[in-house]
Amino acid sequence: MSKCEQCIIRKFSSLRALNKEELIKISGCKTSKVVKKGEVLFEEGDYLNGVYCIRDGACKLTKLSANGKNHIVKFITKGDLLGQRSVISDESVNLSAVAVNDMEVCFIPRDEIMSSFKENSEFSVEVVRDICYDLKTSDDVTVNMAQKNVKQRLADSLLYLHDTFGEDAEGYIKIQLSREEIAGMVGTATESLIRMLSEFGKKGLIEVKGKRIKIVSILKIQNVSDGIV
Amino acid sequence: MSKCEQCIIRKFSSLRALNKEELIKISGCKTSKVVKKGEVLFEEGDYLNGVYCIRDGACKLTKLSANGKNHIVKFITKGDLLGQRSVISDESVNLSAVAVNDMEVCFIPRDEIMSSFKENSEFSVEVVRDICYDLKTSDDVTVNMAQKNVKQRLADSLLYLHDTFGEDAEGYIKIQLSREEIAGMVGTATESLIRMLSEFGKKGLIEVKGKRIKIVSILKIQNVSDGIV
DNA sequence: AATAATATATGATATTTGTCATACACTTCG
DNA sequence: CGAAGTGTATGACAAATATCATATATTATT
Repeated sequence: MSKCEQCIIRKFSSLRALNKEELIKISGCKTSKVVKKGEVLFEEGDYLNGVYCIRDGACKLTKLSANGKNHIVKFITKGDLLGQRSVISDESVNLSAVAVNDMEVCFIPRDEIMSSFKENSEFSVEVVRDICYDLKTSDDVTVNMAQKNVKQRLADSLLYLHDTFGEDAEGYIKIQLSREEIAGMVGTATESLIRMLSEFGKKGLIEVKGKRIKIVSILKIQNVSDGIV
Repeated sequence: MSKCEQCIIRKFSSLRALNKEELIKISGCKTSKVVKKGEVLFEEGDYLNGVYCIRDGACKLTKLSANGKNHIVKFITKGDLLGQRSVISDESVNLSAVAVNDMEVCFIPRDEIMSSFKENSEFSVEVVRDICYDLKTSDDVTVNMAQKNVKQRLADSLLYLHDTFGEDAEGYIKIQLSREEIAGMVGTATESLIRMLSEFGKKGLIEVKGKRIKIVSILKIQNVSDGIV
C-alpha cells in the first residue's frame, strides 16, 4: 500500500495541512481503489463514512432535477477531495458522483478526518476555505443560470471544461462528454445544445470532431458568455 | 451596551457554541448599529473585517449579473450570521447586502471570530455545518435555475419567501418586495413576472394586494414547482 | 460483415420568454 | 392640489427555446 506521507497528490488539497503523524495514521487505515468509467462512487442521499482523495481520473457530480434530467453540477478531478461537506456536516450527500473516466481514489475514514479537523486548526481552516470557495462559486453559478440565456451558459460550460480538464496535444479539451451530458450541464434540451454547438462551430468559435471539442478563441467564447455580440 | 451572554439571538446561529468567556470577550469589542431599509451593509468586492449578527430585520444578498440585472441570491433574517464565509476564507464578499427593512445588527470583529474558530472546535464545526448547508442549498438552487422554467422558479421563490418570512395576521407573506426585485430572484424580465403573478392570481394559487402576496394553497404552488400541471 | 442499438443532426412547429410601446396607478414633493 | 416620477399592468410582436418527427451517423453486438 502506498504511503500518504510520500504521496504528492495530497499537496493539491487541504490534506496538505496535515502533519506527519496524521499522515502516517491515515496511511494505516485508508483504502485505495480503482473506479471504472461510468461506475458510481455514491448516489444522492447516501451517507458517506469518509472522504475520497482523487489520485487520478475524474468524476461528475450530478443531481436529478424535478423534470427528470440529470444536471451536472461540477467535475471533481485529480488532486481534489470529495465528500468533505457531507462528512463534516454529518448529512447525506445531495449529489451523485459518477466516474467520467477511469479513476484511482483513496478512501479516508470519517473518524480520521474529523479528529484532524478538530485538533489541527490549520487543516480545518484549509477545509473550510475550500468549502467557502465552493459556496462562492456555486452562488455565482446560480446567478449565471438564472440570468443568462442558453448560448451564454454554453459558453460558460465550455470555458469551465477547458479550465478543468485542459487541452490535449491537438488543442482539444481533454474530456469527452456526450451531447446529452453537456446539455445537462447547460440546462437545456439535447437538441437545442446540438444546434448551438454547430452554430458555435460555424461561427468559428470552436471546432468539433465527434465528441472532441476545441476552443478556437477563448476571448470570443468569453464575449459570448458576457453577452457581447 | 447589551451583553452577548444575555442575548437570545445568538442561540439561533453557530454563536450558540461559544462559551461564556468568549461571549464576554465579544461583548467588549462588538458594536451595534441600526441599518435603515435600503441601506447597504456591504457590496460585492468589499473585504469584511468581521461578521454581522442580525438581531432584527432582514437584508437581501444580491449579485449584479453579466447583463446588468440585480439577482437576489437569498435573504438573511433575524438570528442569522452574515459574512462568515468571507471572514474565514479571507476573501472579498461576492454578494452585496442591502436591508429590505429596518435592521438592528451587531458587528463582531474578525479576530474574535477567528480565534474562537481556531480554539473552540465545537464552534468551528457549527460554523462549517452552516456553510455546508448553504453550499448544499446553493447547489440545489443552481439545478433548479438551470432545469426549471420561469413558472416553476416563481413557485419556488414564493415558497422560499413564505418559508423565510412567514405570514402576517391576514395570511400575507411578511415581506414586501417590488415586482422588479421578485423578477430578480426568479431570473426573468419584470414584465414576464408581472404576467405570471396575475396568472397565478387568476388560477387562485395566490392573492395579490399591491405589494402583498398571499399563498392560497401551498400544495398547489408546490405542484407548479414540481411541474405537475 | 450485418444488424441492432444508440447518439447525433436537422427540419417543422409549438411554446415560452423577452422586448418595446403604451396606459394606468400610486407616490412624492413642491 | 397638481406635476413629475416611479411602479405596475397589458398588448403586440420578436426572439429564444422546447418538442416531436425523422434522418443519418456511430458504436456495439452477434
